[in-house]
Amino acid sequence: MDLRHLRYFIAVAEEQNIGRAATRLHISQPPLTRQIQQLEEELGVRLLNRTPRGVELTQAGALFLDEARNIRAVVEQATERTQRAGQGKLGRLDVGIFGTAILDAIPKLLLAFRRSYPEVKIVLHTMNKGEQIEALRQRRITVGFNRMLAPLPDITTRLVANERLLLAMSHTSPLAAQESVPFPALRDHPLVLFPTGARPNFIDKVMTLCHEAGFEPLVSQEVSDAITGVALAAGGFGVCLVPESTTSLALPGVIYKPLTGLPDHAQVDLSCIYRSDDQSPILEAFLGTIEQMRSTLQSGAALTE
Amino acid sequence: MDLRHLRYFIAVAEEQNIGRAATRLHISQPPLTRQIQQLEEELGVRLLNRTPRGVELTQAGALFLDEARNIRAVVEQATERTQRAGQGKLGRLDVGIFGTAILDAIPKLLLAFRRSYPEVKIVLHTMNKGEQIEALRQRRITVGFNRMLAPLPDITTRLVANERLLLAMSHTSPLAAQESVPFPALRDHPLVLFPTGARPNFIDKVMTLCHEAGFEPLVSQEVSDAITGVALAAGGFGVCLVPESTTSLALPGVIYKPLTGLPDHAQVDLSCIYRSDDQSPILEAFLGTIEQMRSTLQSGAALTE
DNA sequence: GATGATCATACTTTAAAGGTATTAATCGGT
DNA sequence: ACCGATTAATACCTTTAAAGTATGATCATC
Repeated sequence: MDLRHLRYFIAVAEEQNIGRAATRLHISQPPLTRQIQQLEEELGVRLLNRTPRGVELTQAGALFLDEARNIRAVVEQATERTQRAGQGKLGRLDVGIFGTAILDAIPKLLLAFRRSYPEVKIVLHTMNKGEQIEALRQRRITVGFNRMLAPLPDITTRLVANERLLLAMSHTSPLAAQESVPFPALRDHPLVLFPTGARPNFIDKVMTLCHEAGFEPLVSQEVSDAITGVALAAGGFGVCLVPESTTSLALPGVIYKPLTGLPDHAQVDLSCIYRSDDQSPILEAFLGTIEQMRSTLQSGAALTE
Repeated sequence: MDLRHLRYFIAVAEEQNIGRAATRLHISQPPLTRQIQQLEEELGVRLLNRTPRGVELTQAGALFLDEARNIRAVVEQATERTQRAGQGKLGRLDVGIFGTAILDAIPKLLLAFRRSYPEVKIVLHTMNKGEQIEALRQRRITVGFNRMLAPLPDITTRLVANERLLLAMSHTSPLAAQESVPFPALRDHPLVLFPTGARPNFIDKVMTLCHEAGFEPLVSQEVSDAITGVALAAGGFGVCLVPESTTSLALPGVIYKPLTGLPDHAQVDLSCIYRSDDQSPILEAFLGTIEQMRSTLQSGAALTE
């Protein structure tokens, strides 16, 4: 049996007349007669009673007509859904994010994407840099978000946002009186550094900046993540360099100050990563959304709302 | 798109390999490749990613696989239901019955049919003889039940049961003392006759029997149906000839007596009628059930349970 | 870099759907 | 009661499309 048989049978049943149905189907009458006979033979069921002025459905034929219309509808819906999936409008997007950096830019981006593609289910997975790479390769996620990524041949990196560095400290810190802090002034202050994850990491970056400014930092403590770092800074362990978006973390007793005298490359990136050979339309759609959000997500803008 | 495309796609998706799927489908690999390409082209959607060691589903492909399996199941179910309908096992049987004669034999028959064909919905329509003929011609019913039918060219009649005649009377009637009543004795007793419907009817039959026995009956009253006739007999209007199954009507004060001295053709028939050109499998099935019940439904047996 | 596996392409064969002409059956109208 | 119109069925031919065979292109693995 074939969808053609169903289409033909529906026409015949609706016209109650094989000749008219043939006209409607843009074929001639004899092949239609044969197709219907074939259908009946294959089912082993008499679907039509032939009369001198047309045909009429048997009881089985009437039931089959219902079934045929239902099948037609199911097929149409399947086609339509598949096409939407093929256009990236329907499906699922697994996103790898890392704990504390998922502030500001990423929610904005995901919200914009969800507005444009409401039928794509976004599934978030919290994982660190190495886990994201691994998950991308195993197709467990389609995109990841991270900072300071070393280039890899099979993973494409795309900058989403750049953020300035700020200094987090306790409100009792001697630096708290100033409106802004010149970077070289940090030479005399113990630093809380994070994260202690896979290299290259933010600690490496801070160390490099200090060396470029001509001093060896006083390392008070190295911790695993931003929350811990800011918490220790608030507790007076030292000052802590953080990306601007971290200011969303309003821990009690902590204040943030801008830094002066930093080079341009002192900004810290937030990047999106995905498999270089991934051609899925949902990824295309997501990258398109990033492109549209480009200006909104760049440095500074991240704090405007 | 074609059911073949779906079958092929399911095989390819399950094997993750076009060559193996082709083997499973008993075709060679190139036409399978082409059919899949055709399917993708028609949908406008990439369903598979080709790799050097086979194929893997895209997200749209995975969705389409689900849809395809669903369509396959729907088609299978439609086929199966249609076939059952074609065998008379699924569907509906509209039956015309007439009020008071629907005693004993017809319920037994319908119960037996329902046991054999539980998925056929039996719909009962109460209508008299003329209405049944009309309804048969208009296909509003498939079978009717009635008595004393004149033969018609487009309607086939089939005897279902024969019943003896009994005499209904008040327990105060002078005939009530006897164990049985010789038919000619009715010459001296007023008769209640029924029904006053389309000819030929039961009244005609009783008149004929009386004439054959050599007397003109004393007609006390003609009424429209058996219940009324038996009720009048119970009230002393006279005696009333009834088919044996009417004894199911146990009205207060009424007693039934057998008759002697009646010819064989004095039995009254219960017949099933249907359109002579009706070939519906459900009708076939119903007639088959009547055939099986033949012995059970014949005269006498109607009162044994 | 050779080998084996896999999908894609080119070309031929085969099967099946579609077309034309005609027949058979039935109904309505004269 | 016959004739024409209408309808489905059949016979035969044409065209389309699916399946087969042979071969090429690509990539992973040893």
